[in-house]
Amino acid sequence: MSAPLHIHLTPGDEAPLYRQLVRQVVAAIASGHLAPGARLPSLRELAKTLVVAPLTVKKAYDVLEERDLIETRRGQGTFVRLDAGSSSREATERLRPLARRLLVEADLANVDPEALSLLLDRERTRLREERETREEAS
Amino acid sequence: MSAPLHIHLTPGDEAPLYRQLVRQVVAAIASGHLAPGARLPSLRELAKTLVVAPLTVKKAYDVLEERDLIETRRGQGTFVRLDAGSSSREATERLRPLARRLLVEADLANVDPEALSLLLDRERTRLREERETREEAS
DNA sequence: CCAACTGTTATAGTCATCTATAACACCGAA
DNA sequence: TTCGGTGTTATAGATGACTATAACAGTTGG
Repeated sequence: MSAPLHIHLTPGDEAPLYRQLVRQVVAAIASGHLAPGARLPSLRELAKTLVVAPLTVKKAYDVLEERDLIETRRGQGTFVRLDAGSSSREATERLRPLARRLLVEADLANVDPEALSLLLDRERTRLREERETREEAS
Repeated sequence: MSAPLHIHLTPGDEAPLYRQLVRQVVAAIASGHLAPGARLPSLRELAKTLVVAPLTVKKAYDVLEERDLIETRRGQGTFVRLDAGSSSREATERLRPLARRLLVEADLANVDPEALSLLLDRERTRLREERETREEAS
């Protein structure tokens, strides 16, 4: 068995399907919705749910494994690593370019540092609410 | 004549060339390095400098024009719009998904909200320093 | 007019992405 | 062992993104 993983993909989006999937699984892990040790849906199962080819799912899982977030066991399934998120060095490196882009776009929109801080707080709250909503649904 | 536009592209990067170019021009506009009304390098001139095809530069300029940041005049050149950055609605919309990604990655790396705030401050300072360094060089 | 600049467009080749199909290898339970 | 699940790999094809080349069209100044 495996967690239901409320994921929604948008074909034809700017980001390819497998990258959308990567981001949403990362979000699920970060939010605790996918706990360390949890089993992810199998390639074929998730592929059927999302109506994509199994290879597309595998490609996403490959990226996640490359980031040391998950671990695959042939014949058993795919699991969230127990130390997922502990290798903060790699994840922190991911933060800087994102932060830069955010700062540049904020500057362009004449958004003050304080206003940006408020926006982040608001978005943080929204993320928490979404998580709680999902937990109620389950 | 046109501003020198210190830009560096990385072929083979995850982001295609024309998008890298878009980001860096946006940064130049946001930082004031490219003032409203300023003329951007011509397609062929910038293409020659960056060692890419003129069409690649045009594609980047197309995106920037779509975002109402620049304006092209056939036979004359490409210019930063006088009201660049004033349509903050569009730019603010760009902020939210970026903020979400940052928050998710921060959460994954066990980065507190306060630590994230500090990181943003640091990066803001770094951006300012880079801008000043460029101004000295010119 | 004409020459030298500007942006624009058409064409074509390369590559990433996604899909579909199939075969293979491993694990655990009946 | 056998069966049904798991991940893995190889192949091939369609589509679209990306880039390069070249020809086209407007603008300016001599």
